[in-house]
Amino acid sequence: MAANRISKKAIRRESIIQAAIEVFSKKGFQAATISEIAQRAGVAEGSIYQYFKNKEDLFFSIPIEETKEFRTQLELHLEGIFGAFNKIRKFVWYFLYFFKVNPEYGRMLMLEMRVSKSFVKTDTYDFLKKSVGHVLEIIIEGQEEGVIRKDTDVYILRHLVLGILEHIVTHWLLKGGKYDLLEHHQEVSRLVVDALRNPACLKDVQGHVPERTIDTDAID
Amino acid sequence: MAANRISKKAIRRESIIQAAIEVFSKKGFQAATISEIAQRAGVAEGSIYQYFKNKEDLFFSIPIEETKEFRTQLELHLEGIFGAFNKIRKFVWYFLYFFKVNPEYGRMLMLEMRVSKSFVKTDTYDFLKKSVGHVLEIIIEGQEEGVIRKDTDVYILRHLVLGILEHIVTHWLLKGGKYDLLEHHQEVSRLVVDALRNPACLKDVQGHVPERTIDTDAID
DNA sequence: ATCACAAAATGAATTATGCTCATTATTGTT
DNA sequence: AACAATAATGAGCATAATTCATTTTGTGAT
Repeated sequence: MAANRISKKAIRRESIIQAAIEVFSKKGFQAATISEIAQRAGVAEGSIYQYFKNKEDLFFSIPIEETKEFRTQLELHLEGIFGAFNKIRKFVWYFLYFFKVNPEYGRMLMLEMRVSKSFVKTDTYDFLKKSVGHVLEIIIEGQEEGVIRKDTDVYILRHLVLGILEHIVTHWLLKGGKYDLLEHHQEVSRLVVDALRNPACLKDVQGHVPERTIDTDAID
Repeated sequence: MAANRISKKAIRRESIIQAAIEVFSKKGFQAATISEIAQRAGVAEGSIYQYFKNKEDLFFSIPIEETKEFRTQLELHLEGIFGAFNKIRKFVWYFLYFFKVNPEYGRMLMLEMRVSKSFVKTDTYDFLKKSVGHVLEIIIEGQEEGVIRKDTDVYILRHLVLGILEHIVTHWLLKGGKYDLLEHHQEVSRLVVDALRNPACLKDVQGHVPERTIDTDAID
């Protein structure tokens, strides 16, 4: 049967990826060797090149499954939540939760891939961007609801949300995961929501534009 | 004279670093070769190892000077500015301006070094952290002034400021510097300042806590 | 100026590792 | 069983970082 062949191939490929995850996440891209990955996977060095173009291709193939997982779980977690801000809060929580639970994946993705010019050209990156880019839709939804500010470019709002989250996760990873990543998630949510909030909402409720500057806070 | 010797060494070291900047920023860490760096610097391959422990050590030695420049210029730009928010605005502008003017440095620092576990152990990283960490002082100053919120951990506030800025710069670098990095600096400043602003300030001015939620924005 | 010594520079040799490819083994089909 | 197609193998190649024995250069004393 041809199907048998195919599934055997798939299994072998999977075992190489598993070995690669172990070795790459322990040693990093540079220090990891094909030889060690092959050994762990129980295949010859040469065999790896039957499944992957080269070392980088193997490395970049790792996140696909986990990224799919990130996306489907995220959608599940957002299911049944109404209101842009409630979704943002959940997104913040889920983002931190996901990396708390998958730190090796985080290490590879945040510290090595996200930042590589060749990774950016990858299909995986596209997929990842779409998954994480879900915030953009939430932001636009919030603008339509009228709760999220329209005076700022949506992409900048997205930079704010992803920027603070990625910075927090990166910092946590570089510190070797010493503290609880979810520790401050409520503070982070509140901060992000406050930042995105349409200042005009305050006006509407109170009937006038709130005074927002004090002495030392004039631009010139 | 021994002094003569020493300065000659320093000059040679400098010329190696200059060559390294050219080659690393053109090719990235991985693809750059010691051989090419040596050629450009006009020294033998072996000589490089008289000045630097290895390729990575050479790479990490690059940012020291430029980071010093970042720091002294930043202090100059902040000179004479009063009020935490005005300082934050200037910081936002300067951060973006610096990387707009030094994109090769940005590429190496943001995309290759910042993210390396071994770089984090470096003296250069300490120095860099202190320079950028200047925001922390500004944030604390703002809290003492009463304009910056005290309900959120200062480190999270710093994550917000550095997170959005680094995210913007990283995005810009990965897009190959196609657009003007300073384009949205005012929007970014406003957003950041609004996020940091003490919500109680609004209360003080208006005599009551502003109603900040509408139907769809309840937590439960 | 010459010599002795130390410091620095050199590049050929070593080593490590990603990757290729000719060969061998396995699987599926008739 | 014979054949063909597909997959696995690992020795060998190429590249590039690093080492080290040797040579060159600089310094101070005679």
